[in-house]
Amino acid sequence: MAQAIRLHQMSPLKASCQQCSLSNLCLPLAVEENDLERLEDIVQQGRIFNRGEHIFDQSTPFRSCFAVKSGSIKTSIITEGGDEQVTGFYMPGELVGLDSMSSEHYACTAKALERTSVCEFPVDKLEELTGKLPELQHHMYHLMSQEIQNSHQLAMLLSKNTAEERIAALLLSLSSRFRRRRMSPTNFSLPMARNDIANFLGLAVETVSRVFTRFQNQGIIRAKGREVELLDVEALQMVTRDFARQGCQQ
Amino acid sequence: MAQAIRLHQMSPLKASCQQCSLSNLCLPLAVEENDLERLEDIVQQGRIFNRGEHIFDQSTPFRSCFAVKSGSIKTSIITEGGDEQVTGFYMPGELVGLDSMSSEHYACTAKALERTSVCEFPVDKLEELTGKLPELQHHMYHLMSQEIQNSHQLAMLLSKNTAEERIAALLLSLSSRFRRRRMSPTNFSLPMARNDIANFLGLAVETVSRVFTRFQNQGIIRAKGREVELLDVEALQMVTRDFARQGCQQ
DNA sequence: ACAGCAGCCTGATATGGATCAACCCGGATG
DNA sequence: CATCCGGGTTGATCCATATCAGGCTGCTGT
Repeated sequence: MAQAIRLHQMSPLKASCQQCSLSNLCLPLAVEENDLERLEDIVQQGRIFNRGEHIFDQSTPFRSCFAVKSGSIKTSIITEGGDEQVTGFYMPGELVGLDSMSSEHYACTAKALERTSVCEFPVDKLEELTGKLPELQHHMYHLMSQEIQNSHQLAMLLSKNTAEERIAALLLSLSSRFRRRRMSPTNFSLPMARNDIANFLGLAVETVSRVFTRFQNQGIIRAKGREVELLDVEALQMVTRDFARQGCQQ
Repeated sequence: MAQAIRLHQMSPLKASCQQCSLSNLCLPLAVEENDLERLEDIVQQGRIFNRGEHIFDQSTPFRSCFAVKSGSIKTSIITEGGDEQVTGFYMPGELVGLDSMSSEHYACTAKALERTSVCEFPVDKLEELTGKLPELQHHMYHLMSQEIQNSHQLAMLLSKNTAEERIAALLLSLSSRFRRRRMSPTNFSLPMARNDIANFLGLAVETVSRVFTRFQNQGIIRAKGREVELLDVEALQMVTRDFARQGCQQ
């Protein structure tokens, strides 16, 4: 019976959050073993996007949030003038679309940076479910709040920090997100182009390039194209903190 | 009976959201007439803070969100180094603390910019209630999402716009928030010091000062200390949009 | 009435990063 | 195999805004 229901309302791509290696990062994190099935019932799993394809853009009516399953996504706001501001990069286990929950249409454009698969959470069903599962509701608040904090952090970086500090901060953020996924935190390949980094951090591409080579010359990193190796994490942390130090040091 | 319960669990400051002039901006917006009472039951109303007093800071354990009832609040993140980054200004009807819902302690410090009264929403009770009132839950998601968007907007302003554009945008934002409260959108007094504006917009105080006088010389505004009059709103809008124009114009 | 001080304004100078211009590399394309 | 093209790097120059320095105004407390 339950079988039959699922079959007719869902695509053949029935989700199995239980077996997903990311369940400890993603929404399932919040729910009890026996409630997991209810989450699975509303999730549509396994849509694949090729590099450069849009998951949604600012003209798409807002219906769903998306969890990255593999690959990576860049979100950006495109102004009327065609100007772009990259607002975030999303890696496996992270949830995209939370900024749109107050709008008819998505508040940003989401683009796959590489071949990427996502799980789709229709918000009407999600809201219904969070109404029933307090843990899940709590987790949603948690995630959204986190998103606000991230964005404040970005604003801070943009308004107070030098080019070097911004890039160091980005590298460290990526590093810790790779670690979370049990991948090497010192040896990874950037999913995004220099251009996107520049845009995200409010810099010119040329500046990003220069800082990369400067860091390389100082022996802090090794970088060849998108391949990056963090040779001296401590030094990177110093860079990001130095600006904070000056304030109180004397 | 209901009376008795309320009496023992609440301070004498029983909220009356029904009579609040801000109920059409604040959380009550979301709930039905007959559910309003349940919201009132959890709200603690009428705490007053004098200019400069902290509503909370980053060492305060996170318990509650606060709605501004009168006055205004500035939130900022203070780094270990003592550096401050102003993350927002909150006026009557707006909710403070959403960025902290993922933390043990508040993610920022909230300070009254003038004599300010707030309504307090303990989050444990609030979450419980939103679990029962889908409309209220939806409204919470809405508010948090809005907060993310605002912050992205700020990031955009900080990374792409000139000093003039940033200040024009702030003035317009304040203007529309005064209008929402049915106050003059062209003739108001800034609740915050130049210093806070500068910090918020990632500028030096001197630059803010200069832009104010420049705008004044161009006949766009009239400003004397914190008293501001917007003489030419169109012109201000032009300033904020100009940068977007260039992108597509040719 | 006075000193002290915070907030604000103005001018002169310095600078980090944008901008402009050129070149290089590697992979796709015919 | 030659060509092309997007992405990345490097160098030279310029500019918006920070920074430094000084002065003004209007409180606040004595």
